[in-house]
Amino acid sequence: MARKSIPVRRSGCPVSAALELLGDRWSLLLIRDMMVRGYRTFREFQHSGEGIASNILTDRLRRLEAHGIVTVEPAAEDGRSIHYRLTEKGIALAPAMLELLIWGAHHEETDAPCAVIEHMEQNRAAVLAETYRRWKERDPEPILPPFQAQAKSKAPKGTRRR
Amino acid sequence: MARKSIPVRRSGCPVSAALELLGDRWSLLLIRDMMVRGYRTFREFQHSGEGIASNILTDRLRRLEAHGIVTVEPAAEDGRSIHYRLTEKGIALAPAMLELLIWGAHHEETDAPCAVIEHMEQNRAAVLAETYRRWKERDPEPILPPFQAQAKSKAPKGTRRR
DNA sequence: TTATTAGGTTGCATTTTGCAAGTTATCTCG
DNA sequence: CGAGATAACTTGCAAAATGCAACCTAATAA
Repeated sequence: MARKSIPVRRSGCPVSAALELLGDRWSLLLIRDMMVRGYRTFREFQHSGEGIASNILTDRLRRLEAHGIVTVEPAAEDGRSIHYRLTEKGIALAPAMLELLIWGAHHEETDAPCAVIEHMEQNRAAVLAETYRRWKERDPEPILPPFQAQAKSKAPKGTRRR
Repeated sequence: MARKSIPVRRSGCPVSAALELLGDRWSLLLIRDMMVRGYRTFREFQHSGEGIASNILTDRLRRLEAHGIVTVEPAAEDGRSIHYRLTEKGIALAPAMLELLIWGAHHEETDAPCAVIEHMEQNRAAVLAETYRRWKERDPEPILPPFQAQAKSKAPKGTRRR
């Protein structure tokens, strides 16, 4: 399951390069969790609504770490826990994330309230500045709540207790 | 290989919704080809540098069509050929694509010239307007050339003639 | 009319994902 | 202090997605 070495680059295109790191169903979701929800622990990611399996979660966190998008440090207050945090490179994905969010809200059916989306569209710079500020100050306050979804999401997969 | 039906939505989050359509290694690359390079045919996608297999290409084009991101029409000038084209929903991904491109250029090693990237960063609106104009007028002139890559790319996979 | 080209399909091997259960090292509470 | 909980994994196995090479059909070109 572990990622071996650096796979070959497919082309010199920046979009292609970005997709080699982020082009799967989970990576950007984890980045979203850290960026807009202030999540930091394995547990939080696991329960964040879409139901990622724990082995995949481990793999993705390692991979993001290997690519310098995430850093890992033991939690000060609990020796069992580990804090994952975006690096500068990771938080720099905020503009792309914001555009993706706006696109999704416009073109797919989601639980995002129109008013919220509209506000973000009209205040892109301010939203990004606030996102960056929270990252910098390690302020875990979510930019956005998890849009309803939480309520009707199924239990997370990949770890059932006996 | 064919996509059966609409899979269940994982959550009400717009980012999640977007990633359900685009969260794989190829879809956004095809969209890039159509959006910034003006590619329209199966062949062009197949030779676009990253080496997608023909069965996967078929699958992804169908999938994008099923999600209303791409339309399909027979080419007027050649009965064998088919033109794939972004829909309004598809071209609306331009801002996200641009941000991803800028991020990739800054944070990964690519063949994109700094000057070009810098220009795009400082003229986002103009670049987007031009992208949209070309789409609307069906102007196939590429916004950006394929950044070197073409030269050293391997031959496409998945179709070898006897 | 024969060869070539566009856009596929098919079969099979490899890789990646998903699922459930097990493991280890901390905590927390009585 | 000892008996659970908890956090973060790991493991084994099955299922799905991907990659590869070859083959196919319709339309065009020489």
